[in-house]
Amino acid sequence: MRIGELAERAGTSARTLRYYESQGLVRPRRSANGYRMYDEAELRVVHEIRSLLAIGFGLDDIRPFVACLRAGHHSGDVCPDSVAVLRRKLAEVDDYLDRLGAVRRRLHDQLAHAIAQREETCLRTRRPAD
Amino acid sequence: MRIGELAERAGTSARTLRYYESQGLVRPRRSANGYRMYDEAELRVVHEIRSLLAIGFGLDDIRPFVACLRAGHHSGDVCPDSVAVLRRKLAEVDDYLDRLGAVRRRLHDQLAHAIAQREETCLRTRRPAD
DNA sequence: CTAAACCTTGTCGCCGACGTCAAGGCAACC
DNA sequence: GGTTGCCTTGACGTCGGCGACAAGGTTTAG
Repeated sequence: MRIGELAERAGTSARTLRYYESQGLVRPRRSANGYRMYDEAELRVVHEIRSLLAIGFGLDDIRPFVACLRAGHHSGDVCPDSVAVLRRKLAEVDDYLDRLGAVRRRLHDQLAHAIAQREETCLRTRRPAD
Repeated sequence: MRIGELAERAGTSARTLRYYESQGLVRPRRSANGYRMYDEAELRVVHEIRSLLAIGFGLDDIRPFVACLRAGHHSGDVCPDSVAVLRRKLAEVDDYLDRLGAVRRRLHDQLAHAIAQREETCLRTRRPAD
């Protein structure tokens, strides 16, 4: 299939597919007139890329998964390099969850404090000489 | 004080302070020779900015807090606009925590699956005709 | 006098995953 | 043969919070 069809079937754009190619992630054949030609396997590769991008991976992190698929494995995550990336990403996510949790607590406290202050000000305003 | 001293006291750079000024967050007076002159109140403003940036706010989100401080409040978060931003950010963080938690579960499952697959492959390799 | 250490404005660079033209070639249909 | 719609490469724009550099003015110390 040509780039337009692949883009539509993968739910993305032709520009995006050319970008993936420039990053070495997708490798289409070329037809006689220079058009990029993709097979079904490339569709699966693009799906893998999109799926991993969606959960916060960068293209560099995704490279091992694509290589794993291209090596003939039915899943992109069974190869050692992919597993290593998964472990690292899990650790990163855990770390980020911790920090985001701390941010949440701080936001919550700050909000509670601000509202308490506003109520106090309101009381003083309503009874200035209480 | 001049920009260099403020930068050092606020733990940042002169470039950063000029950038905040270009975004309308800091407003120094100018001395006769054109140098930016800051007072203590501006140091507190910069501290507020840095503190909020550190927990993931953008400069646009921070603007109401600075305005609140500049309006004479002892804390930047007691004004209605600031409270509104705090509420919105808390909601955003909660949302992000949810999605990140989902990502974590997915990563965890994917990792468990990949390892299970590898062990299975390993067993088949050690006992090809079992 | 000069060097050092400040300051000024202006401009370009960075990161990452693309969007968005521009200018042209190729294919198919009426 | 003209129009439409696909495709090609190339290059610049986006977002945010600055870093880094250039080319110059100011002030202070020796």
